[in-house]
Amino acid sequence: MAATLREVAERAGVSVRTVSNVVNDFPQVAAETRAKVQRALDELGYQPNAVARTLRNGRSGLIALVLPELDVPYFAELTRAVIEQAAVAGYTVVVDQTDGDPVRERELVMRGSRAAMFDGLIFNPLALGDADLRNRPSSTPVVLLGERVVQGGLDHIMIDNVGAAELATRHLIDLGRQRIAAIGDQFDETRRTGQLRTQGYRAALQSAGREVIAELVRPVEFFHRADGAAAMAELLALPEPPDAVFCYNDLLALGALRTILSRGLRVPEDIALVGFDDIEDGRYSTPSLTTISPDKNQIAKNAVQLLLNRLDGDRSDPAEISAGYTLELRESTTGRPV
Amino acid sequence: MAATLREVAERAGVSVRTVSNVVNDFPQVAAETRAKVQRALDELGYQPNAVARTLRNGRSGLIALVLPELDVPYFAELTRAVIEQAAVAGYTVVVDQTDGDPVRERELVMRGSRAAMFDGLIFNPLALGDADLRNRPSSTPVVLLGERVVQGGLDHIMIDNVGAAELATRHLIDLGRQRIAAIGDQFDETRRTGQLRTQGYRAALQSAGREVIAELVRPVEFFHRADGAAAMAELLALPEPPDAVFCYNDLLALGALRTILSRGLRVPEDIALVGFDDIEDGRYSTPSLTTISPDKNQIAKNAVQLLLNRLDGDRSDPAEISAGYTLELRESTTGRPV
DNA sequence: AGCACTACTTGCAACGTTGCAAGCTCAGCA
DNA sequence: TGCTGAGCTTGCAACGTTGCAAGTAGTGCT
Repeated sequence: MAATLREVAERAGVSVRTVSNVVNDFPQVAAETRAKVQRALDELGYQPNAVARTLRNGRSGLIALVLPELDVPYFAELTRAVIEQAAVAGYTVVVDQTDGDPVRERELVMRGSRAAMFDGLIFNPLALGDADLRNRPSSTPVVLLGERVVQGGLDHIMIDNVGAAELATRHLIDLGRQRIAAIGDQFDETRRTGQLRTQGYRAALQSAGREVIAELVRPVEFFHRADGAAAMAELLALPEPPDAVFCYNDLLALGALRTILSRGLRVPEDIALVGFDDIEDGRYSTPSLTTISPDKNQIAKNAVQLLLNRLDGDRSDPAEISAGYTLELRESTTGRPV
Repeated sequence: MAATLREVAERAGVSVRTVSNVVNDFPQVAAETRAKVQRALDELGYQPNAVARTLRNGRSGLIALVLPELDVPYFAELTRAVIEQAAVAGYTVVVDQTDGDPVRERELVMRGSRAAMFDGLIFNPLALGDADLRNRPSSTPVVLLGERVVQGGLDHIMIDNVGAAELATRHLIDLGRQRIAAIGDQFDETRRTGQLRTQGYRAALQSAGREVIAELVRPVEFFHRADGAAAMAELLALPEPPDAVFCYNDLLALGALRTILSRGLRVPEDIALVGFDDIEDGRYSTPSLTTISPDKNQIAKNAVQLLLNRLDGDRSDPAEISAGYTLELRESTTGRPV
């Protein structure tokens, strides 16, 4: 097993170089020689050694997608889009999950040790920030996703969180809701998403002449269903519960929905809900979830394109791309179809 | 950037070998030399070249997890478990998505081209079967997951699909349901999961003295929410709709649930539902989903352990491990807590 | 017959790393 | 002074591949 060029060459009675020429389909090989070598290749079940090729050629054909959590549907769906885009260009994508652990992020992205097996990285950081990324010793090109980093000197794709959150909140205002809550605020400096969406939430309320009521803005540790369910329970325990909630992602909204329904309340009649991410779960929940839908395909396409440009030697200034989004109206705010 | 040992050696005025000794913390280096070299390392921002190391050492420290679909929550959750297990042993896991495409599966698993970058593979095949896998030319160890392959001559971890499906169906029988349907049957030879679960479904009905009604066993193309929703619509359109449905995975069940609720029917009062996989979505749906819960941690642990054994040179006969499962009772069959 | 040219094949070196064994320097001791 | 050995450093070779340039043989032309 794991025959090498040399072993094949010995068996076929030709030089290593000639075997390589056959393997790589070089035209300058006599038909007879080619047949002889091919037979030896088949007999030994030769498979080229990818590591040696990579060392020699400087290209592995592998791109790593480094994400916080794969079991968060948004990331799983984004992954699909990235894989499709990269396949078009002949690249294989492998995914790595960091859990936002700074140690793992650093190991994968900063130290060449593991990262250098890949031609490039698409990285959604949670722990690492501007400072870390600026003095990255490795020269493997990186494209950043998400809002964690503001000024990293690297290509960067994000969405306008403030604007999107404002749009979601304004939708609830337009529905005539009076006490609009928010679930997903975050204080930790490594979690900027929550802060930005709170900004948008406040902006929408203020520009509608509404007051921002502190107790209606609930912080969470993670953007998971359990956090949404817990935060919603707190909101329902208030003397004056909300009649609408903007959840900073769909998982929070699905958790909140579960809590609301389990109390016998109705959505949207008693409480309207808006989520963020447009994951598939939200289209099949009952009621289905009104949500901000980021253009995942655009994000993936841009990320892969920027990375490929860098691999082709593009030395231009880092790009900063803001991907599009729309508000998808569904039953959790519009009510069930009759 | 991307300084090499040689460049560091020149700068420090020592040999390449000495720099390597410093980098690898060999004891036999004079303190003064070490300091000098360290300075050069820092100044040049040296990072070891992982590809060259792998070529030299024959180990990359990377394991590939090759799965059909990452945006199927079961796989995403399994991935988390595998990553955790592998991390214990110092291995990094990268995930690759095949979509069950035979070309991609072959490229990743059969041809060494891409696979050989990894020390081992954990592979859940859809397209490749026994015949393909038996004459795999690559010598990278592989552990198989799932039911696609029966006799591949490779380590293999599965669950007892027939028994689990029987348990799920019997639960519905025990609830006194009269017309128990099944969603998820499959005919394609590459999709054995559906066939096995149908076997279990039939076995349960027969051992309870029930007839198997053909029109109540609905086939699907994929195990996705949309397929479940469509199949449920067909069932509801029957002259005598079912009063219980065993869905072959939770996504199908969630799709079916959506259809049922959208018709104004109640779960479980009108129709009881059982799923399979125990994904997080099913715990937060309303009603929450009774489901077969495969022991994902056991699957992951065994898979990683078997693979590591092979990497350590274990040459024993391929293992065939059946992972455990339980039936998780939730609201979709037991009703809401009052 | 001699030469040029085509058609094919080959050896060398290098990608960046590390195991091995040999090398050097110097202190300590007889 | 010469020898031993400890302490440290080094050169060589190899992992498996491919670019480069040079090599060989054979054909056709003059």
